[in-house]
Amino acid sequence: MTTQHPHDAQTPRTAEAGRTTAVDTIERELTAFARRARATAARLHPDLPLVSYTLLAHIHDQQGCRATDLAAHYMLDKSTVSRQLTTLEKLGLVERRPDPDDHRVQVLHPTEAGAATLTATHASRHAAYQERLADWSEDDLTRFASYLLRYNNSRT
Amino acid sequence: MTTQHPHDAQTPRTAEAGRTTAVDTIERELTAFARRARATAARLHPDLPLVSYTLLAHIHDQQGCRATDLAAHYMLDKSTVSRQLTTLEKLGLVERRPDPDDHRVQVLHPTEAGAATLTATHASRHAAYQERLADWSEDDLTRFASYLLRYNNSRT
DNA sequence: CTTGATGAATGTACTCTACAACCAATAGAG
DNA sequence: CTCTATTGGTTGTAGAGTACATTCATCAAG
Repeated sequence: MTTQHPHDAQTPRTAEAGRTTAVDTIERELTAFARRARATAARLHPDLPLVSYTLLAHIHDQQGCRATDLAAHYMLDKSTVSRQLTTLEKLGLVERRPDPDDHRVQVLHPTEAGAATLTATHASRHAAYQERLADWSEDDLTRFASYLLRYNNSRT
Repeated sequence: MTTQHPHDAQTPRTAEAGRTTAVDTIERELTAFARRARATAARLHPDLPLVSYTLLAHIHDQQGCRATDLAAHYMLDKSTVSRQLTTLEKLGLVERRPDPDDHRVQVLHPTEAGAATLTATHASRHAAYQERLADWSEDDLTRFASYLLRYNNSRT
């Protein structure tokens, strides 16, 4: 059902059809993945919701970041981030420290518990991914990773 | 950022490190994609929510499927599907027909309007993906598509 | 005809999200 | 320095999407 001659550049119509098929597949599979992601994440770590986990991870990586940075990076509304942070703070996973240079700003840091939770959650997530990708060759893993990077970075 | 310690042959550490890096990237990028998917979908077609679109598409492809089939396929609760179908029916996009052979069952079919909406939405989605992937070679598209298929099909 | 399984709907509650309105602090223009 | 616009953040409100538990109707089998 797919074209079998990827290197034959003589027929642009065939090439277009090939592109269309591939793009359709990418579209369908990415959509399917997105649909299932939340359920999968909930199964992997019922304790820490997906978004909270993600924000906590970012706070850990970019120690001292601000709520606005998180909102910009994840394309979320300020209010959403604010509430997520409230949750994380209530759980004792994140600290909001006032910035001495700018009293509007809250500098975010993971607490001890936050770092520990993050480590545990990341380990379990990583294990799940490892298992799922166990029979992939390293070359395939590397290529898949680079495609995903390229795709995500092509965001306008 | 890659490990600089080429271990001696005693342990398979080097190969493992490569795998770990790649798997980490895949994990991170897929997570990032999942988080943004909803917002992106909303931007692409504000009229038809992502989930409804997906269900409608499945109903169209598998004409005559039942709510239970949808729930199983998308790992959703029956109640969720039921409510989504209620929405789709209210919008006039889906018909629930009683099954003469089993009066518990409702057989699902897209309406004319449903099929039309689906066509339009699919076209706009496809165009968005085409644009975003415009500078990818066909080979890369094909490989990316096959990786996604492989990944999604490895679901346990 | 009971009993248990199955397809679906409903009650309830929670997460995630956006938009709008608001407050507090800063930065510039005069 | 004062007034205003901007920026960082919170809160009120609302809505989508989801799950779990319960209930209802129907079917299948003893």
